[in-house]
Amino acid sequence: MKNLRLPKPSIFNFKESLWFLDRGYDDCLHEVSSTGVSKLLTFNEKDFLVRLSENGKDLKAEILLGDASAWDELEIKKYLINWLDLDRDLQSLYSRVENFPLVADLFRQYHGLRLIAIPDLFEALGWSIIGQQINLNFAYQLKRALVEKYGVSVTHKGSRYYRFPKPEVLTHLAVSDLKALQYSRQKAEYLINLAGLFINDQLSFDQLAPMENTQDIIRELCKVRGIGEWTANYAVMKSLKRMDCITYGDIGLLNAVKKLKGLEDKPNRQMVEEFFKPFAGWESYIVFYLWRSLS
DNA sequence: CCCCAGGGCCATA
DNA sequence: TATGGCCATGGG
Repeated sequence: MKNLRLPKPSIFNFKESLWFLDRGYDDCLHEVSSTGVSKLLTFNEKDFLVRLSENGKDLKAEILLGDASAWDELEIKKYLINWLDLDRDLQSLYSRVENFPLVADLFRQYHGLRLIAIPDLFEALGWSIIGQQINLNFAYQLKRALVEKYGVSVTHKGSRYYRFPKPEVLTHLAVSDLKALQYSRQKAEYLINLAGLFINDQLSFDQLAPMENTQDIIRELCKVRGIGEWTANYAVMKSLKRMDCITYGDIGLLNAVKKLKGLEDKPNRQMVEEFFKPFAGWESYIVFYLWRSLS
């Protein structure tokens, strides 16, 4: 078994990462304990089970399963840095929020929280389609059913670790297959259609990532059936790691702004735009901290 | 029984 | 362009 070392950046609290990964929801794609998180990763067709924990000034990534070459180790490190957003300089963001007391309070309260990514674009879009409209508990239930039936897994010390199903698998499903897992007809159609776009290379991370303007990417994604403004912004934030995403229409976001500002009702779109204006370029992080503030 | 959940599509006017 | 019904299910 090999250990990799990842230096902790400044303004970072690993406990906040763990908290967000384990907000009382039953996620099937990682396993959180009080000291670390385990996740199944795949590079070059090889599976690696990795456990990430703290080790003094560093983070330690233990490779519990899988024979990693030097090249694989590099990929694993890159993945983890991207996953927990460890290489972003948050100094200017933290300085900027100081001028806005309510938001500054959030950033003090959850100091060192970093945006947690869903690096794979198909997974990010799939998960956000699953989460549309329904409560989060049920959304996690739907994801688990899909992952356990159609995802790959490895077993380690009696526990199974899954990864999200590939579009190659989901594209061959019938709507009835997913309805059997309690998916609505629409969600089933959206997911199967989305998988088709990925295997036909009509949609991919590599096509979208080079695009400079985030709004162009959002516009492109919104052409896809089942992807609207919320889903597109969510996925672009979590996968492409753009920092200027606002998940308009997001019930969690609306409730968080309402709570933060002590409003009677949920804010309308204009109020949300106004709220985010001072934080241009960092909207995604503001959204993330607002989500954090919900429980 | 009602309404609402980290939405989006579609029909109607 | 704007509005309302619909989807599946669980919890309040």
